[in-house]
Parts: sequence; C-alpha cells; structure tokens
Amino acid sequence: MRLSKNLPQYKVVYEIIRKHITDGVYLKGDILPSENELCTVHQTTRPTIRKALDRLVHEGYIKKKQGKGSIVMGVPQGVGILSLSGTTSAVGQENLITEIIVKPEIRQWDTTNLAYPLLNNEEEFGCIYFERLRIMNKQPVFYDITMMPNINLRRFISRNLENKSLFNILRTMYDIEVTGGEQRLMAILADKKIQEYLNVKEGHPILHLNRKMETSREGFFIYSQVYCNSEKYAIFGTF
Amino acid sequence: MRLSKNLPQYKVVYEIIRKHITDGVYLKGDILPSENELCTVHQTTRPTIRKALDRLVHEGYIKKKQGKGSIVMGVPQGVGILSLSGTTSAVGQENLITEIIVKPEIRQWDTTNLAYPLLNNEEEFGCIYFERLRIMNKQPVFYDITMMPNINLRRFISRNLENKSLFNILRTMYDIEVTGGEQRLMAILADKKIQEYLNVKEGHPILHLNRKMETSREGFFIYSQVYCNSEKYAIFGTF
DNA sequence: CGAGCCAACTTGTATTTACAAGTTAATTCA
DNA sequence: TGAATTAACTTGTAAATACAAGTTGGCTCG
Repeated sequence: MRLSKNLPQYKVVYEIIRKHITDGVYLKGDILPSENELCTVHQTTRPTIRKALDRLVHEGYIKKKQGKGSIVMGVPQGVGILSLSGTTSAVGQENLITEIIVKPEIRQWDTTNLAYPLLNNEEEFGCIYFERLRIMNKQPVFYDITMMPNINLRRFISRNLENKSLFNILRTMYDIEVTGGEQRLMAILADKKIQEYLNVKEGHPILHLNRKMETSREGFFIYSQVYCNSEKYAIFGTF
Repeated sequence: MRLSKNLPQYKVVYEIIRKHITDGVYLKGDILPSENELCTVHQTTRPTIRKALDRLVHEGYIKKKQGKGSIVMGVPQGVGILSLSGTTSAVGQENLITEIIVKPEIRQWDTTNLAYPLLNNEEEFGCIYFERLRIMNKQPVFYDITMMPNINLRRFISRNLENKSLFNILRTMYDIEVTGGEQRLMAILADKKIQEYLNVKEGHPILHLNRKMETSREGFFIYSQVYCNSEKYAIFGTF
C-alpha cells in the first residue's frame, strides 16, 4: 500500500536520510557524508541536496556547521507539543502502552469541547472519532480525544492504532503529513471523567491541550484534545 | 546602536519584508509582489528571494501557493510557547502591561527550580536575573523568571524592559536571535508566592513552563520559568 | 620538538538558466 | 451569450557554476 508517488528529488533524498536517522543507521553525533558525497550518491546537485538537508535541519534531525559538516542530532524528541510528531514520540516508547478507550468510529461531530469552529464541508462528511489512553509504567498519563473528517480515508476505522502513532499511519498509508497547527494550552482541575481515566484525585491539576492540526491535504484538519497528568512526566518539547 | 553588519542578501530581503509585515505595510490577506518583481526591486535573483520567502513561510508570516503568489498571514501569533517570540506577542499587546518585579541584576545562579544543568562557563560568568509579571486587563496572567549568562551584554541591566520583548532587545541591540530551545510543561497547583503574584486562591491550577532557549550566539542560552494563570487567557500557540 | 602556516576539505551565499505545474483572466469559437 | 481554449502570469523543481568563509590536519620551518 506504500505509495511512492512522483516525489521531487529533494524529498526523496530527505526521506532516505531521515529514515537512516530514525532507523539508527546514523547515530547521534555522527557526521553525515558531505554534501558533495551525497550528490554523487544520489546522483544530483548541491542545491537539491541542500534543500533536503535544510528540511532535516528545520525538523531537528541534524545540525550543520560551516567548515565541519552535518551533525546528526537523532530523532527529534518531545516535539509532541510543538512540532509535528505524535505524543508517542514525546516520552520515548519504552514503557508506553496505548489503550484504546473508544475505537475509531464514524459519528457526528461533538463540538462541545472544541475550541475551533468547524468548516462546512467537515460537518457534511462524518467524523472519525476515537479516544486513547497512554500509560507510562502502569500509570495513565495522557488521555486524548481525536476527531477528523471522514474524507477519503479508506479502511481507516479498521486500522489498529495500538502502539502506533496516528501521524505515522496517516503519513505512510495516506500520504498525509501534518504541516502545522495551532493549540490552546491550559491548566485545569480534573473533572470526574478525567479523575477516573487518569487515576487522580479531585483537585488534581491537569494539563489540557486543545489542538487543531493542518495537513498537507488541503482542507483536511485534525482536531485533538489532550489531558495530561504532568505530575511525574512533565511534557517535554523542543522548538 | 543598531548594528547593520554584512548580512547576506537573502537575510536583508527577509528583514525588509518581515518589517513590512510587522509594520502593517502588508496586511493579512495581501499578496506579496511576485518573486520576479521582488528580484528587480532588490536587485537579485529568484533563488535569493526564495530563500528569504522560505524563512518567512517557515515563521508563519506568509503562505505560498503555486500559481497564485505569496499570501500574507500577518504577524505570527502565539508562538510564545512554541516558536521564537516572547510571551508579549502571544496574547496581543492591547491590554498587556508588563510589571518588573525584580529589575535585571547580576547575581549568582539560582538552580533550585532549573530543569537543566548549567554549563561550566555559564556558572563562571555571573547571571543576569529578572522577574516580570504580565497583566492582562488588570488581571495578572504570567509570572516569569528569566536567567541568562552575563556574557558580553553591555548595559543590559540598565535597559528598560517594560512593555518590550526581551527577544526584541536581544535581536536589535545585540544581534542575538533565539534559534530554538526546549521546554518542560506541567500543570501544578499555585504555591504561596504564585498565589500572591497571580492573585489566585489555594488549589488553583497553574500552567508551568521551564524553558531553555538556544540562540544564534554559540553557547549562549536563556533560561526561563513561566507561571501562567490559564483560567481566562488560555495560552495560544501555532506550530 | 613546537608553533605557525597552508592546503584540502567542509558548508554558506549567489547567479544564471531551464522547464514543470498551478492559477487566472482574456480571448476565441460555437 | 456561454463554454472552452489559450496566453500570461504565478510558484515549484533542478542543474551547473563560482566564490566566500569556517575547520582541520599535515607540513614546513624555526
């Protein structure tokens, strides 16, 4: 199902190097082959290579230093809040279990807690809705609700989200990348439902995020609400 | 004191267009002159212009659409949490008053609440320390502590920070730009001091950020701690 | 042996040229 | 008149080339 469309060269190169970093072919501290070497390897020219590297720099995979080279920084961590990965990459995947509270299903939009107005076409199409609970070392830490319009996502509701990042599925299966977004952050006190899911007492402070994410598919937005017990696992992020 | 060093062309162009947007010469929804027009105006070529525009796109000032043009998005808002502006730009400057609780002074580092280890050279040099309170519509909303090493910041402690963004001062006076950083986010309950400063009761949830910011000056980091009463003014951010 | 210089790398900036692809509005033809 | 085509824009991608500037390690000379 992997779709290898006619990507532009610089994106192809970007994807290759990026994969090498995520797969551990290049480790943190390593120095990438020089731009000229990459040119010969990928049979292209410096501007193209540099465009690929620019993107890697921007996303935090590498850093460049004039006269020295491109230094691998590793897979960007904790970008969950600020950048473009899901919360699964924010805390490291070691002891993280994802429990599906509500399996992906098509239903009407629930706009009660939504901080953003829906677009017309979004309301027409149904809504793919699911709830997840992220458990770190047997303690529930994140509780999140995700909603997105049911536009051209064949077989999505039958996909298994456990221990997989939503963003990875969208990226690999549907060629949808999150390109940006906006969010509202606040500290609240846990209500009954949150107390239950996150296993906290009344009066416990909870970090709440209300996000709207923009994707590479025009007009396709992902809405999510995250509730986080930040007592033991402060949310970490780079920007 | 404005230092107009030998900036590369693309940065010059970037600065000019950026200023035009922040100054309101170009308004939200406007379409910038085409890349070819910008070429003739700035006496340069498309790749240079495109590099400047790339940066503006990346920072959210504009969006580009193939076949159409570069659409002005306005001054990026709420990047305070996620991107590179200060909290003053996060809530709009209308009814925002900045009160200096502790004027900038040179003192020893206070590492008690610092989530990051200090570097050696940072500890050797003193620390520039100050505390501010941001007041929205007569209600205190942000309380923040900022620390940075006292390295080559002539006259900094005599500068007036009121209603000015720290980042703007660093940018215009010292040519230091924040290039990125990391932060820890958590929801806490207000302690005595926070209760007093933010005028909230015991048990009130507070959004706490512990940030380390990286700058264009190598080895120069800015550490800040922010406490936010997010009850009425949810922190807004784009990414 | 040691300090300084220099050559061979690295990335950074800039120009020139070419074509592809998306948008828009005017023009043409039925 | 109205729909389809086309021309003239726009940005996107790519190559080839050149030189500037920072880094490194080896070489030379004292």
